[in-house]
Amino acid sequence: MPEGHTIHRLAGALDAGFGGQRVRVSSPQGRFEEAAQLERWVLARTEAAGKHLLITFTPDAQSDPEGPAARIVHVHLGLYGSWTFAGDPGFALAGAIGAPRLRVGEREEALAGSTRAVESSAGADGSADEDGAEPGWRAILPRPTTRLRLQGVSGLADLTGPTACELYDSSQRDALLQRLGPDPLRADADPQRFVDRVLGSRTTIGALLMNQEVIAGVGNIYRAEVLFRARLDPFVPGRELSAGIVRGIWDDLVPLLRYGARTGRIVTTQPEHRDIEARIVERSRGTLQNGEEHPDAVARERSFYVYHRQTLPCRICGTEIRSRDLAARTVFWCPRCQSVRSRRSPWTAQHPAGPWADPAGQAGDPGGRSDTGDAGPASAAAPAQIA
DNA sequence: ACCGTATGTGAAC
DNA sequence: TTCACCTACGGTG
Repeated sequence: MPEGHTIHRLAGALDAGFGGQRVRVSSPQGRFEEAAQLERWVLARTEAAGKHLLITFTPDAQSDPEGPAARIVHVHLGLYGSWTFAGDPGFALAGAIGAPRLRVGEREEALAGSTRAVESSAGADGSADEDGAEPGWRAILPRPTTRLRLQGVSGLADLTGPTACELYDSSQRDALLQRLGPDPLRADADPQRFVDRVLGSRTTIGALLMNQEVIAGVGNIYRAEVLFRARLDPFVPGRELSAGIVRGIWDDLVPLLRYGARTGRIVTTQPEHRDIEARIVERSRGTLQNGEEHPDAVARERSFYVYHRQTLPCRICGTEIRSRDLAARTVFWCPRCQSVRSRRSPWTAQHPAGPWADPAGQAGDPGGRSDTGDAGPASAAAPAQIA
């Protein structure tokens, strides 16, 4: 159940695992029959735009990914879609924190601990090339529901349950990018487009944040959480907000989403607002790198201020968190902290360098890519500064 | 076995 | 505003 951070993370994982490679492309389930057209094409690059994933294939390594021969697979995970990775140790998520994982998108579990990964009896299934090299991994059997399988020399990725998995041409890609609002995780994002849309709308800020034409990539968790961090009532119409408040929401989302893309999990609570135990790393499932925070360091139940915390006391004031339908989804908020009366400048305005800053060398725009690439565990090192 | 739920979207009413 | 859709999993019977 992904928001935009997951899709950027996936884009990085697919590029790391298959980028530049000739790959096997199939639809074990049969519901994406166009997969056959791409069999043994080259996965040129993967791009995330909001919650949309665009995987560009070319017939050979020399072809221009922007050229007319390129084909694009458009994937939207919807509520249920997920990718499952299997392959060499660290495959696709090499450089990620902790152990290699399965099931990016909906849930992640340790590769070694998976009991669902049925190994094929023929180890040669893992071979994607014809050079006779023995793969160091074994292909798992696809579930019957696997819509799309990508298989390279060092691993595979299975897609199940997507809302969309279809072939796009470049004009369809352009139309999609045109339709979407700015994505805080993309280098080409224009925050002013978001600010202008919000300030010009009578719709509530809580609904606007869920509208992908207003801002791309925010989902139900980030909506609730960023509004709490701004101490903003979800039901305030956009036009009643100041430009500074709206820009502050954007500026807060950037490091929050980057953190999510980098670690694979959403954490929005300030350390001082978590319970004391939360600062203790209960257990370690891998070697920490460069003193980086282990993703398990913040237990899920301490990661949010309001999401799914209805009836629980607010972490700040103790008032009972409320929930209510807004824009077809349930919004969660603290009626006291997020009342109009207590509205103030967002948290980032006071603390420009929060704990969500990327550790040095961990993330940044590797250049040449249209997305920020911070999802990419294997993305090039470049210091990413928070404005 | 069945039910409810889930970080989503878009078409139909 | 309601509904259908794509899937997996935990709880309940």
